Amino acid sequence: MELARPTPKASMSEPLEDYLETIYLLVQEHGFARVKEIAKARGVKAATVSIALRKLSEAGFVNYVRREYIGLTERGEEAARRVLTRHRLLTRFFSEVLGMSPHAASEQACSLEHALTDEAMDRMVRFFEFLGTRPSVVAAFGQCPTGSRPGDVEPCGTASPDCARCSLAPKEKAMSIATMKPGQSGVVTQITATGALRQRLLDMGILPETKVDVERSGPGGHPLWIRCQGARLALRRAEASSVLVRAGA
Amino acid sequence: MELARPTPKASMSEPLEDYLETIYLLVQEHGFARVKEIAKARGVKAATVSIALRKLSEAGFVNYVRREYIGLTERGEEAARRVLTRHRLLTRFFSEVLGMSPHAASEQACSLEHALTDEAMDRMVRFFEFLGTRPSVVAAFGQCPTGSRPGDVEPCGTASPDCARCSLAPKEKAMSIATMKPGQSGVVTQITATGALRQRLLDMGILPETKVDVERSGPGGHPLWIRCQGARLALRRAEASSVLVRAGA
DNA sequence: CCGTTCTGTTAGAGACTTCTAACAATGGAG
DNA sequence: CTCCATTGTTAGAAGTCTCTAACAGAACGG
Repeated sequence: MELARPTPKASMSEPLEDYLETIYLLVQEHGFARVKEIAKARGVKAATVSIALRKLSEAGFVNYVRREYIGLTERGEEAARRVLTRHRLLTRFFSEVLGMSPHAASEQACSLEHALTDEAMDRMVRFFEFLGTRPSVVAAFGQCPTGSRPGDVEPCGTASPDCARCSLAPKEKAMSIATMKPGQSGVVTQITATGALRQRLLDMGILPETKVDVERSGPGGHPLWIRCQGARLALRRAEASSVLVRAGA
Repeated sequence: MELARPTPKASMSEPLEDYLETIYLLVQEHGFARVKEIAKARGVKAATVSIALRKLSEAGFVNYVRREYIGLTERGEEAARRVLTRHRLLTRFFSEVLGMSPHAASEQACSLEHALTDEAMDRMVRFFEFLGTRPSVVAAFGQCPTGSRPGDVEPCGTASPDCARCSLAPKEKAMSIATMKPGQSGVVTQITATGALRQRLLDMGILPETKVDVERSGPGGHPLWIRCQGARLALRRAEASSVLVRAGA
């Protein structure tokens, strides 16, 4: 597998974009921004902000007279809005679609906002437009009659077909890796494990729609050896039985 | 609006993670990795790789004897797989769900993979599991009878209810910002513009489900002033008429 | 008016990644 | 075996962002 590397782009550095974003929000909130507040909002020292402001000012993003109030230029506002819009879009994706808490969603968005390309953003917006015409989709993945959050882990037990967790409840005849024989292969459909166990399986590369081949099936407590994405992995029985598969290529 | 900043994490730097990922793939492909190949794959000079290898070796991620073949330790493999899995998951999201080309999706994934939290990844996987049980959803957003790609811009004209672009075609009675009177407000449902015009509107913060207030409606060629997300924006008529809204809070 | 306190700036340093240029080791070809 | 080409390493420098420590300017109370 070749990794496609991002083509280098001549734009602003991430920290500087963060300063613009912060200033934009402070100005919106208080009408002005001050070094101390920017520092507090970004979690850095005032000295660092001072230096950043000089750079932003030289680059024409900030109107900045030493020791006076700080404002954004036209260009600065545009750049800030650009980043902030990405922030909001990503936040909404992680909270409204995936069901993360607003705070966690915003943190996650903060880490990703600088790198979201125009195209990806365009298509995400289109996806939101689409979901707007299909409210049942988000509802199905998301709200459950019990009121628990989208993507939550435990089945809610209402057995509603509108509830993702119910419709995701393992089918009676679902096969897990644990029941596969050496030489067999399957395609992952669901990982039923939760918590650290789930995370471990995911980190190993066991994702929905990936192919797994069983190489050696240890009896009893022995580990099960599988191949997945070209890697050879050892699974314990508890892990293996939480990976559901369907027969497949 | 408060921006939630990511809590600082004590893990590896992004460039070092990239080296691990690259080495992992090279080892999988050729059975070994060499400085020159790593440098080529990452687009840096050999000298830089040499220094990175020393660090990775000291940190216990790489088995590395000067001028000998390079391999990953157990820890190194785990870390590499962790990143690579995120890469693959994000790539699939951007290509399979949003319809980007595999190459663009992989590039985008590369920029985001290091910052995806465990929780977000967990929920994205859950979302994939869910979509696996609802193939019609992705199909509806994605494949169209004409075979054009998901998220594509032009309506395909088949008027199939299974085609997102058809079902997204502006309803007869859809209202655009351009027809709103000063004082009215609405909630954005769709941006019909394409290309640079669309990108401009998005970057200004005009996203689906955001509220817009019309402040001054210029006659004829004059700009229309709106408020959106706390910002005061001027739209030309062509821009305004491509933002569809529904009456709303 | 003077001193204290708050705010912002500068200087100097460290961590990180990358580069170029020069050097060292390895491996074949003759 | 020797020479040359390839491959990898080191030294030195630049650019980024950050910090601490020391300083300067402003504001306010007494």
